[in-house]
Amino acid sequence: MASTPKPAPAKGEQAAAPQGKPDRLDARMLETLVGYNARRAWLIVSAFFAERMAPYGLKQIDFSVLSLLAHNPGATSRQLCNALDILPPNLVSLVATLDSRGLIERRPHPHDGRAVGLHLTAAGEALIREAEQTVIQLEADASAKLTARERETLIRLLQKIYL
Amino acid sequence: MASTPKPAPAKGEQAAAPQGKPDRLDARMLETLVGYNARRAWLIVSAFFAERMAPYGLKQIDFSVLSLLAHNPGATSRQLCNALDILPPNLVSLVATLDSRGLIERRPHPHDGRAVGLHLTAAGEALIREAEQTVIQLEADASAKLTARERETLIRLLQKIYL
DNA sequence: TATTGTTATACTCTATAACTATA
DNA sequence: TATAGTTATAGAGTATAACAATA
Repeated sequence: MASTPKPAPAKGEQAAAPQGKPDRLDARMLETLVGYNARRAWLIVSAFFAERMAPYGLKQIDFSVLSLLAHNPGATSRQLCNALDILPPNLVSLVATLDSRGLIERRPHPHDGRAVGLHLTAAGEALIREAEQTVIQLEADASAKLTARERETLIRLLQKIYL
Repeated sequence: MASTPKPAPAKGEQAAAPQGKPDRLDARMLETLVGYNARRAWLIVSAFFAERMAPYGLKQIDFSVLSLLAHNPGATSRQLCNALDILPPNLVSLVATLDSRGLIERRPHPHDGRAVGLHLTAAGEALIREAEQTVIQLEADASAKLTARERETLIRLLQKIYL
C-alpha cells in the first residue's frame, strides 16, 4: 500500500525541469480535493485494518455487520443493507458465511414472515468484543499523527458530508 | 447512494425495543471510526463525481491520470502508478484507452529507452481544463455543508493520515 | 541483476434482472 | 401491488506471476 516515506523535499522553490523525471510527481491539484484525500486516507486505514483483523478472519464488511448486530440484535438483512449502503444480493453470501462459521444465527422474524432476524451467537459476541477492541487500537495507530482533538474534528467534518 | 435525511432522534436516552425494527440502526460504534467515516464521505463525493463527469467520459482514475499529466508532462506509467497507488498492469488498458481517444500520446522517453513519456494532446488539454473546473464545482457542492475553513481543515487532517 | 511496460489471469467488489414467498 | 430474501450473472476494481526490452 506504499508508505511513501518522503525523502525530504530539499528544493526550495524551483518547479524542476518538467522532463527531468522527478521521483515524485506534482499532485497538488488532486490534493485540494476532498474525494481524493478521503480515499487516500481510507486506503491507509484499510491497510492497518486488513493486517490486524486477518487473525479474526474478518474483512471490513464482516466487521461492520457483526458490530451492527452486536448493537442491534435481531436486525434484518434489509436494515443492514440500508445502514451500510450495500445491495441485498451482495449481503447474502456474506451472511451465509458468518452463519456457517457459527458467529450469527437466523431466527424467524416475530412480526414479518418474510424477514429473518439476525442474532449474534455466543461465539459471535465474544469475537466482536475482541475485534472491536482491536479496531479501536488500529484506528488509533493509523491516525497517530492526529491529536485526540483533531481526530474528533476530522470525524465530525466527514460526517457533515455524508450524514 | 442513500441520502439518509435523519428523522430527528427524539428519544432522550432510551435504547428502544431491540426487536422493534427501527428504521435506522444504531451505528454509533462505526461512526467513531475514521476508516468508516472516510469511506462514507468518499462514497458521497464519488456519486457527485460519477454524475457530473459522465459527460466527459471520465472516471476518477482517468481524471487523476489526465490531471497529473497536465501538471507533469512527460510523466511515465511507473510514476503515475507510484503517485496514485495503482499497479502497473492495471494502468495499461487505461492509458491505451486515453491514447485511442486521442487525449494523450506516448513519446519515446529522452533518457530511458525502456520508458515512455506520456503527454496530453491539445484535445486532452482542453478536456482536462474543463474537467478540472467541473470537479472543483462538484467538490464544492458535495461539501456544501462545510465552510471554506472547515473544508481546508478536513483536507489537512486527512493528509496527516496518508502523507 | 534490476527496472519499464506488458500479457494473461484470478479474485474481489459492486451492480442489475428476475424469481419466491410473504404482506 | 409492494417488500424481504434469494439466485444468477455481469462488470469494475485490484492482485500476482511471468515475459521482453532496456538499463
